Amino acid sequence: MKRPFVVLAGPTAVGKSELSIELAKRIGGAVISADSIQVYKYMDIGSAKITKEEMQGVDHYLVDEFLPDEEFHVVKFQQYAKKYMEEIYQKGQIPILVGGTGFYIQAILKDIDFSEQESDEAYRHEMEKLAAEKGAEYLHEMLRKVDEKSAKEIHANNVKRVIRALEYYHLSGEKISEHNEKERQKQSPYNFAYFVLNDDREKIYEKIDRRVELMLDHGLVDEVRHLKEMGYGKELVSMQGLGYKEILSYLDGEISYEESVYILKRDTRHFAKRQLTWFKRESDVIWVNKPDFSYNNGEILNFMEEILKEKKIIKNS
RNA sequence: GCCUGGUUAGCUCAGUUGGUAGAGCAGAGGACUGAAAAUCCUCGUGUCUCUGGUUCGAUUCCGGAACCAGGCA
Repeated sequence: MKRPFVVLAGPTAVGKSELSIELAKRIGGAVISADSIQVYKYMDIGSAKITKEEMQGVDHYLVDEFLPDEEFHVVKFQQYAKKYMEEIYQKGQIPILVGGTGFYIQAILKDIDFSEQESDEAYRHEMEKLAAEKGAEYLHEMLRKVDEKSAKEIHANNVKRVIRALEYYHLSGEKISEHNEKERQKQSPYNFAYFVLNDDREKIYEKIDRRVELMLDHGLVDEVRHLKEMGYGKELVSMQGLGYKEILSYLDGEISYEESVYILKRDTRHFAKRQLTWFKRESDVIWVNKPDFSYNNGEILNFMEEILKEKKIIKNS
């Protein structure tokens, strides 16, 4: 019997956190955050991290757990999330994966296999240097020689991904395209429901603009300044997060305050769009459009509960 | 009131030696398997302000009007 598992995803600022608390309380769940920035300590305002009070006693995992300069990525996310899921099952609760990082969600849902090899920092740096010196095409050509399928699928300009494909081959002697092919066919080991909360595009964009203003009112600039004073700079993955890299550019005098705010809003909108593109592509997604429920969370929860019962993820009582 | 410059895509602007036009941004769509809030790809028809004239043909040249800047009174 597959174990029960709930996913609540959606673009930034639709209202996932709020809904997740009510859902968790209704079904006896605990929340695991699928968010690549909320995992970091000291990054509260910019990541729109849920507060202790807002949690209302619902257990949360992978929120506020790592330092901004600690390494964090899908693989680590997967390891931790799986560990926490065990704990949650032990307590007799249902894990609810909540967040907007589709890649992280997929890693758990499909239990993608990342474990085969370590990463090789030195090789990666070497490739980055090569790309900088000889150009993206050169690297892409290298990839074509060892893994033609990947070369076809990955655009030459997408250096990051070209390097990863090369690295994979370098480490394992196998083609990443073949590995991906295999993983893609996997079935989920869970009895799951994958909800994607959505709203009219216009509404989402308005909410994003408003939320950025709110973050600024709540002291985003001070938060970033503080991080900077602690020695966390833009070379960190964590500081590439929305709200951090833009304000950092402002603090470093590269752009004006107005510019940084404009860029932050704009890039957050772009981000929301990318998230939606990801979810659209995922199979087995249950779309929950807020306008269809007149923006009433109670109705949304009833709907979700119905589905969870149908799928026998929760008991029919 | 006079002089000068401007009026072209949602915005900022380029351009057409007269044959109805194109960039950046915005916006839209897509990809994504160890940086994913990252990274990358694709998509441009709009009364060329209005109105007379010249012309086979005007957004482009000429006249007039309106509006917006700046300057002089």
